Amino acid sequence: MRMAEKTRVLAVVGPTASGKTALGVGLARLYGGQVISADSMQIYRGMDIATAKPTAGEMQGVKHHLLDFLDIEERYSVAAFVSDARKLIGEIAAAGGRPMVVGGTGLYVQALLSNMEFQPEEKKNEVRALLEARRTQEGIEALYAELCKIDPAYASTVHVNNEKRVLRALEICYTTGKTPTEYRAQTVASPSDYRSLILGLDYRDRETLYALIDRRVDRMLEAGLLEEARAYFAACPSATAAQAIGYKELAGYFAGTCTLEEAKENLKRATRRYAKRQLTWFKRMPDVHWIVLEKPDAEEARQAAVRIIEETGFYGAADGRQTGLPE
RNA sequence: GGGAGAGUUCCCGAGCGGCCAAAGGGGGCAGACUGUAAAUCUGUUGUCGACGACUUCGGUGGUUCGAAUCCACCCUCUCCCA
Repeated sequence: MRMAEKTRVLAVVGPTASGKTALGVGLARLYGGQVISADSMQIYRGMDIATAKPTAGEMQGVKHHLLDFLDIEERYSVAAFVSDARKLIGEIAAAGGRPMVVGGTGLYVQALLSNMEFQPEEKKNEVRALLEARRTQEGIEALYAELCKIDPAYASTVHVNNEKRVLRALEICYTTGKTPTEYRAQTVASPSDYRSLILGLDYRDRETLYALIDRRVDRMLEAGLLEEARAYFAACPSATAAQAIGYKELAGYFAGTCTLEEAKENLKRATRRYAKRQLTWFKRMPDVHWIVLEKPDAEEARQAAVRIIEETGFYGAADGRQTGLPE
């Protein structure tokens, strides 16, 4: 008998608007999968249009998880995601299903698949509040200097101007008693419980992707993005939700400082830049099998994915395709 | 018709004789990324056979050892008076 097999986790990554949702659904239907969304914004209720959250129609009956389950006021984090996703993967696999992680939040996917373990952090809120107060009083340079003393190796990888990173590094020191270097070594200490196959979706020419993004934004506006944005601003977005692309870019229009056309262009630009950052992330992520399309074509993408799955024997030789077919 | 002012590198915009391929911002491109990651940050951005060379600051011609910066004329635009 073989040793206990690692759970197989298929992942679909790629920049926004590249067609991840359709590919994920297509593969889930084919192989009997359930989708675990790895998207830091689609988790929120009420943020449907801006986040291009899959609709019931788009899901085609495939079960989706970690979508639409948090209020805008609530916060979320990688640690929470990894914990939630691990639980789901276990449940789905135990029930004989195939967990498929689909999403564009690179950090989430990587943390999950590389089996990062996040340590409990005591008094995190107090420490954070204190650090932020000190940032205002003493300036970021002083805090950075402090970090340099505590953990010069880690400090050398963080730029002074990157306040978030500097603060977080010190936060690690004061909540865990470990240096960031020690802390990080610990998070990836154990090998992953999963055997994963990562599919990356991209287009030969960047222009093609950008055109898709532009079109998507136009459709968002047509679908009522402005109304959704009003409701969003009326709520009290958490620090996490406040980062979403799709609302803040429209703020100028609501404030009357720019035209709707300008706001729309602003939104398109922000989305294009986001897509670039995603691409940068996924490109340096190891072991990604890239599916590079000439133009948007869900069928072609699916076939390419199937080819990769079969060639790698990820789901075993022949049984794969039968298991998941709906009756 | 008369008067005042402006034309700068992809855009806006500094520069007002050498330290200017030209500040700063925007945009573009590339990169980083372990608890807010759709965030945050960094680098780069005239051309080339590139620690040097070459071509740029509306056009042409001058002054000068040397000009984006000074002079002349021309072109375009803005504003004011008719």
